[in-house]
Amino acid sequence: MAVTITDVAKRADVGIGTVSRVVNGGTNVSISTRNRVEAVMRELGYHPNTHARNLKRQSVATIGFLFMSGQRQMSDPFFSTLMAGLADAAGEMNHDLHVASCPHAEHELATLDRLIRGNHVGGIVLTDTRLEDPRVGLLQERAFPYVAFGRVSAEAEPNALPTVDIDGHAGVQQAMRHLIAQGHRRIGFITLPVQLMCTQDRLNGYLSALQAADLPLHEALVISGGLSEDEGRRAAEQLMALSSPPTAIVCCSDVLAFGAARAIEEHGLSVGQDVALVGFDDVSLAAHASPPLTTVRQPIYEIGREIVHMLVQRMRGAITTSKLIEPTLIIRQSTTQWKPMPLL
Amino acid sequence: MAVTITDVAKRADVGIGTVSRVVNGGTNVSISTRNRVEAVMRELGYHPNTHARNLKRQSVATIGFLFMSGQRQMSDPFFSTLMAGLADAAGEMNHDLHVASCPHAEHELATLDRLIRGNHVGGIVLTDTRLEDPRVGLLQERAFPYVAFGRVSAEAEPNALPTVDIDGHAGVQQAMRHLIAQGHRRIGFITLPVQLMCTQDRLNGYLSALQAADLPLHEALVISGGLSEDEGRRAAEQLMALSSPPTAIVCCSDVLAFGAARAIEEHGLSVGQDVALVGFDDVSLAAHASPPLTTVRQPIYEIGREIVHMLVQRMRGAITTSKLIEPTLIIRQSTTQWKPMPLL
DNA sequence: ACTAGAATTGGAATCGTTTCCAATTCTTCT
DNA sequence: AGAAGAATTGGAAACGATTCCAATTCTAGT
Repeated sequence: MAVTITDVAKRADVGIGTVSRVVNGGTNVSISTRNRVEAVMRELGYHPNTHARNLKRQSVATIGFLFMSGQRQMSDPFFSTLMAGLADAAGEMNHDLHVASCPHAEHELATLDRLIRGNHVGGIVLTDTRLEDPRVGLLQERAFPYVAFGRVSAEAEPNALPTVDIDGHAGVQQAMRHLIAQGHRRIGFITLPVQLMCTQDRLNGYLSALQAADLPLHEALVISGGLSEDEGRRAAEQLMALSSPPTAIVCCSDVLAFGAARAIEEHGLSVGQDVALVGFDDVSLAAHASPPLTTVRQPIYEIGREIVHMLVQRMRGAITTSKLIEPTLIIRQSTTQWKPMPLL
Repeated sequence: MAVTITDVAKRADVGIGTVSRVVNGGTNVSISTRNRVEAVMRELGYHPNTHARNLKRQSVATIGFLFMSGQRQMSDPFFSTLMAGLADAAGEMNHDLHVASCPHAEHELATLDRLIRGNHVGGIVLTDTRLEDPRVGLLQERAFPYVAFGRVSAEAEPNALPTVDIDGHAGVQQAMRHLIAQGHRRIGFITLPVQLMCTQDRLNGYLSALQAADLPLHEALVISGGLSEDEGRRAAEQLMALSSPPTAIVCCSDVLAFGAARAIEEHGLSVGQDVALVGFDDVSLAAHASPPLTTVRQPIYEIGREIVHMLVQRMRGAITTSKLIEPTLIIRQSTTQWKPMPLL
């Protein structure tokens, strides 16, 4: 049915080895032969059969992306943007992108194992790394190429680890400095799930910003949130219910911030004027919320691309160093219209 | 290195054919042999090599999802939800999900061709079908299994086409009836890009709702929008700038509605009280916007699952009938607090 | 003109399955 | 007990590429 390498060889009156050489870079083939073979390939519409190639080569140009459909709120715009970056870069590098979901966390290792053992993928992209992440453990142990978005528990030389990460510490610090400069003194903090690596990192940013400004840490102002709008809302409600609620809130994601905004308004207060609000991510909706949301921008699409570049290098056996990306604080109206309320 | 079928056969003291039979359903194998082979497989940790299998079988258990990274706003939450549905269902059916992006529309046919010819995938999922969609043309012509989310230009028996679609006509009608019941008479309509099939469908819903209520059609109230918040905002601005602006706006997506909300507020008006607003999709943020957005809910996750089920059937050679899903109007505050403004 | 070495070429062996046919073993019936 | 038929079983051939080695052709140096 389909055109095979033998068809091309016959038609061009050469051996199959020669065709193969032409297909794979054309080394050691005379220029005239190469031209003839290429013409025939075009004429016949030849495409090498991936499976035969993979079987022989014992390798795959496919990148696996482990996607927790249950875990992170599926509709977080963060994800599709990351995916777009991954998919585009993979395509450019002639690699396939294979998305594997695990609806339940307990399947994640089994899914990972299947991907690797069945030779489905030649490298893996991980996100939302956790403390003592078992996935990382498995990949390290098998010495399988992977790149994680988010740092992994540091052993050995942290620089040599295959990670791309945002400097969440610096990002939150920037946000805090901005708020403190506006006169805020009681600043709430809503985290992502505590077991995520990035939560720790961002929390540390919060703590060191307080310290740098000589502000006391009130434990009640730090609420451990989650991934969804609902959790942001619940967390902000908890903050607003305090006897002396914060005048500003920093959230570890935009989605949390959207939820928090809702809670603030339900308390009859105005986001921006009564309570300043900062998100993290800069998803496209942040600029279009009302008021537009001040947020710490991660260049998510570019990060996706960077991850793929790094992973492909690793799949080729190269050594790469970890990357730490500096986020940018995007200041919008949710933090620039604050009017300190008169004490009642 | 890896365990092969021969290793298993040797160890279990049977022929490779027998092992193969055990792996593929265990027909024509005595129960005792099957048990022995299965034990050995577990002991050795045997996983069949996908490439060898695909090569021999001349088929792939992989579903391709063609993803226009440039086209639809990448961060539309719609997408990740759909993907989650696709990925989960594919996993359950032991199929892989392969995401291929085409950053530019002109590459879409080439990408599609590569996927099919290179035997990367055994079936394809399409979204955002257009009038005279060239992708559909290619797939039909090659008789390649595919399922489209959204109807395709009808030829022959529309029922037999491989599509899953939302009844946008009915959805918009519901929204319109709801608005008209609230007393709205001038209702604006913001579309998705005009070449999309669903745009036509939803627009027809708008038109027939007007007709059913004996309301005149004002061309100026129908604005052709796009995919992003920005376009929603621009479209709504255009509506608000009319000499007699609408008192309610129906948008063809939630993302457009979020943009429109912004424009309404920038005009000094309040969403809900001054201008009623309706979206389409019910992305998770819709419930958490302020005010919460009335919207036509598509069960996106379930649709993703349904698409995969249908596609797998088609890949097995079965005939399927197209599915039309009824959307539900979710009424929230963006349409329930309207106070007709006194004429100035 | 001859030869050593380089450049080019052909094709057998191989990757790990599936599948089919022939061979063997087991049942069951007379 | 023997034969016919069914149920199991083994393994060669094939899928379509890559890769290596040996064979051939070319080049240049003497």
